[in-house]
Amino acid sequence: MNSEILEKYITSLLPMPAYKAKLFANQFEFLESQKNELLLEENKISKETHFLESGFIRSFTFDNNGNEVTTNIFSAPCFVNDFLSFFKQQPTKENIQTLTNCRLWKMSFQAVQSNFHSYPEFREFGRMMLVTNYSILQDRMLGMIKHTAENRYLKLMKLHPHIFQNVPLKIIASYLGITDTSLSRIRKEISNK
Amino acid sequence: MNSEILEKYITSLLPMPAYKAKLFANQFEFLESQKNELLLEENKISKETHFLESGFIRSFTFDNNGNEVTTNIFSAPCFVNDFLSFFKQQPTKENIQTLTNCRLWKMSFQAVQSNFHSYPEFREFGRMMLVTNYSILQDRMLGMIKHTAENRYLKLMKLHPHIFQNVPLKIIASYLGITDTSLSRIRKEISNK
DNA sequence: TTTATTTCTTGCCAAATGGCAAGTGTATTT
DNA sequence: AAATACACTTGCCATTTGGCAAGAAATAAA
Repeated sequence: MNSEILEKYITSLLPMPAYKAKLFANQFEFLESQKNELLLEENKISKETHFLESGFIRSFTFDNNGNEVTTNIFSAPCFVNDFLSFFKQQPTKENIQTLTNCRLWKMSFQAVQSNFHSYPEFREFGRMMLVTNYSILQDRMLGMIKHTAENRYLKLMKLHPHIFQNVPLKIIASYLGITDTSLSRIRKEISNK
Repeated sequence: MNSEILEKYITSLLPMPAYKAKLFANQFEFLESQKNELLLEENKISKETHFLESGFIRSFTFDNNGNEVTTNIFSAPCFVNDFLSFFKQQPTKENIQTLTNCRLWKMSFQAVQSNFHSYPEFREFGRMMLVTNYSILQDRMLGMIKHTAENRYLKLMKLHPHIFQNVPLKIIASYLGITDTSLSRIRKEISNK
């Protein structure tokens, strides 16, 4: 199995010699996942970290009326995790579900801990992954405060255009913090310009 | 200087023997800060991590019209950081400003790195701090998607009532993602019930 | 192909929130 | 005390977004 994409991703988070990135990448196990599989289920404990090589994944939970709320959309290449459940080994509040067929790499919690212990670069890489994801979430939060739904839509369109060919609009709408009805109108508005 | 609160906070993030928490706490340097001081300024690099023992702090940036946007409000006890700027040692996009007089503890980036290298527990503690803050931000994001402004207000009121005695409403409004005008109306609505 | 199922759009109206400006109140400074 | 700055509220109206239901379009299943 060719782990080149994973290696490149690791190096992009923390520059390191190619052999080292390969060493780390080789400790991940490859898996393929069909559309609509659950990688993590509410109330269970996240036992492994996932790297998404290709495909789309979302995390979701439910609001007080029992409606699904999409909390995140993951667009390859990236890591897909519930950090709280994984690092604290406690039950998650979210569901993580593939939206398309996916190519994935996983590593168990034990293996991660062991690598943290053995390799300073692996620790540093793990920290960079956390910091990067924190920063992405922060940007998204800032967008929620200072942009309209239309601007958030346009921004997502620009940053991750492929999502729109692979993810239903109702899921994208929920991720953007609006209803599918409103998203439909926003798209109409834009196409009228 | 008594670092008991810091020690307790460290232990709450990662259970450890008291002597170890004390060892780590002792490596922080105490400082007092007056109201309205800037701990970090846009485009500068965050050189130290801060623990807020008492007082209130906010982070803010500007929207496209040059208006301030409050991105976060920190209510003691907690850590106050721009993780991206601190851990990557790159220029920040935010300003961090005290809203009241504050009691603080700081540690330089070099000291943090050195402690990460020397103490597995310190690394673990650092990771827990990141994970915890990520999770808090995630909850806030979820709230933006699934709650109305009124519900977000009530939730903040319940979780951090002291903020309302110490932070101007216009700053709280911005943090909640609404205008001060709307917040004023929401408060009126609630008091009418 | 036909039938179901899901997704997306649209019309109607209600509710939530924003923009602006004026007015009131409350600190702070001089 | 007077003057100044800042924080908060309110009225008026515009804009954004939501809720519901019906229908159209696309997709999946039989």
